[in-house]
Amino acid sequence: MTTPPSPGSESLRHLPRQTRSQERFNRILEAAAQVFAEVGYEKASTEAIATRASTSIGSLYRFFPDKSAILYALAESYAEQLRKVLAEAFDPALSHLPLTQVINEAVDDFEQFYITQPGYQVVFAQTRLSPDLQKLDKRLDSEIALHLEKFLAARQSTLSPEQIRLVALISVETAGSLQILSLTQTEAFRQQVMSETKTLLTRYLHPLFPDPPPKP
Amino acid sequence: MTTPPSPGSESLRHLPRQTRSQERFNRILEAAAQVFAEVGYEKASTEAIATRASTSIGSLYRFFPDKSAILYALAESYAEQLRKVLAEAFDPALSHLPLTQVINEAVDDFEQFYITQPGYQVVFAQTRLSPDLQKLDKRLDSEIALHLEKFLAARQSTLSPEQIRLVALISVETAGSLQILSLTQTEAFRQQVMSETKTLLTRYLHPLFPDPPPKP
DNA sequence: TCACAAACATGAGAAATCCTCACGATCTAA
DNA sequence: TTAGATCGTGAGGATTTCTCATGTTTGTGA
Repeated sequence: MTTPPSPGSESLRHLPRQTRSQERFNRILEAAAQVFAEVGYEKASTEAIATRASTSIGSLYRFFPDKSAILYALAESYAEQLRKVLAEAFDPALSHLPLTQVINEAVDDFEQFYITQPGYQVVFAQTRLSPDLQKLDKRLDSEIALHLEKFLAARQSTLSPEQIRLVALISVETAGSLQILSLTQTEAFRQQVMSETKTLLTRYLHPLFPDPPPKP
Repeated sequence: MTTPPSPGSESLRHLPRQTRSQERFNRILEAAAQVFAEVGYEKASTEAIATRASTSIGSLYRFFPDKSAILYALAESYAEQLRKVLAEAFDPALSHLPLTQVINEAVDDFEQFYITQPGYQVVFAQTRLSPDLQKLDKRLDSEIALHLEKFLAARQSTLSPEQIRLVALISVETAGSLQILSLTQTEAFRQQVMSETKTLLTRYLHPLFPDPPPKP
């Protein structure tokens, strides 16, 4: 949210150079996250976002070429955070731990991120809005899968690198969709689904990546 | 597509009574499916849909209270078809077959539906557009899960009915999301993902629902 | 067959929304 | 301090969703 605009981004019309407009830019992003979370992407008017950010519609369009670019910038920010969280969870240095334990903790971290970032759900619910957003989402999944891949590769396995890559991608995708499912109902339901997610992933992965023997 | 408007639908402004307007209604739905598939929901203008259906914008709004109601009506039609397909795949009369076989065939049927109905992907990509659509999607998943539930319950298992329900829902959700993943890249990738989906589901379900002994 | 009412079809235009741009304000470097 | 670059503004142009007054078509009872 308070992340400065990433230099390589193609989605911004104009990078703010003065600190004044840097702050304005951040205010717009924060306001957009709020308004999107409150009324959804479709019903969030650019006027409302600008007003919430205490600025004018013209300033908003100074930074963003169109409405969907605001969503994209938000998505980039969330993606970066989530990538960091799961890179730690799948640190290959942890590969001596039991697989179940690592899975459980990764799923918990994932869940925690979803819960603490209310805007994330809205942004990624709109994933299929534009090809750009689709690509961003796909890239995020694939990057998370890459971390899992490296973690899994650090274990002895008969699988080829390509097979490991596929298995990692499937695991990430599955965990993600079950995460979303878990948020649709009551708290009790959520806990059941998360617990079942861990079971499912363990049953899927364990036959392929047996736990290493305890250190001598 | 050629389905008559379901009598219980809340999303229609006006049910057509004369056959003339019945046909017009169907033409609008077909046109909408085409235009949505071509340019996506957002960029599909109601004007373009009406023109494609060889009618006027007024006629369109005679039937549908707003643009999203068209999407909803389409979604209802697809949901009905998909429900039917999977009800057959999980016919409890098949519960004497090996679990793997039934899973494989259900996944194949699911895939076939996705591939043969180009509009389906677009419609359900917009699932989070409105609360109504979200509910419809959730209900569909839950109904498919109910079929699977009945199928699984016909096998001996130590699980409680509630546990079976949860397991069924998780399975359906997982298969659905992996289905979508499978369609994002090449044909070879799709086949790998579908094959892995079957493996994952089998590993998850088999410990809970062992195959029945062969008939004496 | 004809007259009448109910159902239906139409498209101009109201309302809402996205986005532009000309102008004025502010900042920075020399 | 001042010239030039950067920035902020909001009226209004362009587009899209949706309404409704008006005219047309259809079914029915005499």
